[in-house]
Parts: sequence; structure tokens; C-alpha cells
Amino acid sequence: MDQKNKEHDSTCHKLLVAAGEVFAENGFKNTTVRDICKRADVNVAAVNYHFGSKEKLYEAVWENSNRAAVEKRMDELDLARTDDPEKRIRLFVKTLLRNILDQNRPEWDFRIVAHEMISPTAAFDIIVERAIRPGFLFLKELVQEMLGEDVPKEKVEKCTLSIVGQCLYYRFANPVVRQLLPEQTFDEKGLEEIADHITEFSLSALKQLRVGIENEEIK
Amino acid sequence: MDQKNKEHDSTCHKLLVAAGEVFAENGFKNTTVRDICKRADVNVAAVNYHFGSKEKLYEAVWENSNRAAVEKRMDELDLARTDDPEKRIRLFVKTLLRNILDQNRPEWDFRIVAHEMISPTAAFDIIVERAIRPGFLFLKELVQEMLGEDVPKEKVEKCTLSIVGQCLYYRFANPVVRQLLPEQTFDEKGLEEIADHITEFSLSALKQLRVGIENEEIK
DNA sequence: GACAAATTAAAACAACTGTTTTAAACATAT
DNA sequence: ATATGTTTAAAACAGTTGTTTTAATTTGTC
Repeated sequence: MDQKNKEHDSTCHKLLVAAGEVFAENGFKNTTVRDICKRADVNVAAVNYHFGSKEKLYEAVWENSNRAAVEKRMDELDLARTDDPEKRIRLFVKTLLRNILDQNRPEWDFRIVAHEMISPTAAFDIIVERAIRPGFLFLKELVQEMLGEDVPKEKVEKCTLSIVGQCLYYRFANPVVRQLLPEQTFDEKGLEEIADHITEFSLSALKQLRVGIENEEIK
Repeated sequence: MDQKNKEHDSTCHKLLVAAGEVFAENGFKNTTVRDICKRADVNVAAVNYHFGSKEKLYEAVWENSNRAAVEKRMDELDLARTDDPEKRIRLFVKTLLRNILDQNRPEWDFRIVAHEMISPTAAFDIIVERAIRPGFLFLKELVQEMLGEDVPKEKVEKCTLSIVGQCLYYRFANPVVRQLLPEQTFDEKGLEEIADHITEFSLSALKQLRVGIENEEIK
């Protein structure tokens, strides 16, 4: 890899863009460097010249695309640090859904994640530590606030997964959702509906769980 | 394909078994017929002789494996038709989790589904209609009972997806869960824990939502 | 046992894979 | 303008892919 990565229309840059799209569509092994180079309008040899191998290009693609997106999302979440946990959970669900379902956003980096879930490559650890765990910890703190400090860690973590699980199902099983709920849209309005529902469902659960915990303490 | 499919140790049968395992491990395109034939201890030409092509073998594998598993699960659910909805939701969550996470069960058919989510093939529609929609409708009825008949269909459906979403996250994002919750096991005990949590979380939510709906009706 | 059909085995096929080689084109500095 | 190092282009490489061909073997039937 060389220095001129960021210049538009440079071979490097064109390769990164094209590779991201094609990897997302077909996964790593299913993608050919010829496909990538054709879309990038670049010679086949360019991949190995600039990146060394198909595998290193894959890593560069992820490295390049994901960092900015993740940082931006965490910034959005941090903005509301003063709000009460309930409002911040609502915000969390909304930004997460927007991140994974917004149709204007190129979805290819998330599809790479989906491929990694089935057959992890070397990129998997990076993905979890940089793109997933920070959000998980953020939400976990909020859930802890909602449930109280005396709730065991395992319970808090499972509740956290319950919330993100609801959200991510719409992404992982998107084709299924579309077939099961044909009237559900995924435009701005549809996204809002889904986010509102998941928030309401989850906050209801957390409040009810809190009641149960308090009753146990009294008893 | 021929008539002797079901005879054990027949080439056909050995191919179906081996193909199921390998397809699940690597997805369709990532799997080679030579891998399959090596595992089946069968000549390479056998795939095309008995099934016509790699693609038709793929379809046969799914067709063959899935029907029995789905029917068995629906039977398990039907057994408890007399119980109250709360108990039946608990049972639903447990059988679903057991189905998708039980380590004794070969997981390959579920991994095929995961591949279909990313890049659907012709098998996708069959999967949804036979393996997914029946369970969805079953749970949707129970949720309807919990929330009352006057709740709009869209709300009931979203609640239903919230429950299955929590469950399926443990499958779709399994490697992530293992990294995020390293202490969580997936043996019988661990499965029970997860099932209990999801049931408790979901029933809490449904009850609380019901309260909200009743308050609105009074007002 | 003999004959026909179904099945298996080995080898070859053409197409495609990631990568390398070779040479041409380009830029830049002297 | 010449020389230098960098980037691109075309062709070829070795290995793998799904599939087909050909021949050998097994199976079933009389």
C-alpha cells in the first residue's frame, strides 16, 4: 500500500471503493480480484501491486471504511450524555437502527460483518473490538442504570443483548422480515416505527423487571 | 436423483449427508464438490450423475434435511396447546433456542439459512414458508392473546419479531456473543439460562404494554 | 452364466482462480 | 533531454473449479 490512498481517482482509492462493494455482495472467498478490478476500471495486477494480496486488500477495505463510521456513531451517542437513561436508550436504538438499515447509507460494510459471522476471517476480532463492543458497553451502562446497581452483571448483559438482538434481527434476517411483514417499509418513517416499537418494548421490559427486583428485595 | 436415496450407505445418501455438512461450513459457492465427495468417500462424478449438478444437490440437501426438523418442532409446540399463553410462549422460546443452539444437533441447516439471508438463492422462499412462517404465526397468536384482541396487527407482529429477534441474535451473531459474554456457556444449562431470560424479558414487556393499552382505553 | 442396464472410477476438459512476470508508460529530478 | 524510480498494462503461470467423457465394474433379470 502506498501514500496516495486518499486521492480520488487514484488506483488505490478506486480499488478500495470497488472492493468494499464487491466483498459485501459476495463475501471474501466468493469475490474475485477480477470482479473488483473490472468495477474499479483498473488492471488485475493492481491489487497485488498496491496491496500485496487479495487478503490484505480485504483488511484494508475494512480498516478504511469502518473506523470513521463507528467514531461518528459513538459521537452521536455521546452528545446526549446528560439525558436520563431512558432517553438515551431511545437514542441508542435509533442510531443503531439507522446505522444498519438506512437505505441511503451504503450497507456493504455491514454485509461484510454478516459474512464474518458465518465464516470468520482474521478481521473478525478487529470488528468486534472496534465496531461492536463499544456500543455494547455504552448500552450496558444504561441498562445498569435502569435496573439498579444491585442487579447481577449477567442479567444486565443479557438484557443488553435482548435490546441489540431486536435491532439486529431486522438486519440479519432482513429478507425474512420483508416477506413476513410485507407492509413494513424501511424508509425514514418505517425506521422510526421500528425504533419506537423496540424502545417501547425494551423499556417496558426493563421497568417491569425493576419492579420484580424491588419486590424481591422487600420480601 | 434416483429411488435409492434413503438406503443407508448408498452413494446418494452418503452424498446428501456429506454435502449438508460441507455446505453448512462453507456456504454454497465456497464449497467444492471435491470436498463433498472426499467426505462422502465417493467419486467426484457421483454428484453430477446422481443429482445433475452441484446446485441441484444443494437444493436436495435442504429439501431432505429441513422438513423433518420443522415438523418435529411444530409437533412439540402443539403438544402444549391447552396451556395458557404465558406458558406456551415460554415453551416456544425454549424449543426455538434449543433448535438453533443445541450443540448436539448438527447446525449446518441453520448456517445455510444464514447464507440465504446474505445472498438468497431459489431456496429462500421455501425456507421462509416452511421453516419460518409457521413458527411466526404460532407465536403471533400467543402474543395476540397476551395483548388482547383490540391491539393493532402491526403492534402484535412487531412484538412477535422482538421475541424471535432476541433468540435468533444468539445464532446469527453467535461468534460475537461468545466474545462479548465469554462466561456464557451453550450447554443444556446455558441454554436454559438464555431461554429463561428471554422469556422473562419478553413477558415483562408484554405485560407492561398491556397495562399501557388498558390505561389508554380508560382515558 | 449371459446379457442389458445402472452405477462407479479415473482421466481429461474447459473455464476460472490469485498471483507473477515482463515490458511499456509515466512522472520527476538533474 | 536523459536517467531514475513509480505505476500501469498485457500476457502468462500454476492451481482449482464444475462438469464430461470414457471405460470398468456392479447389479438385476432371464
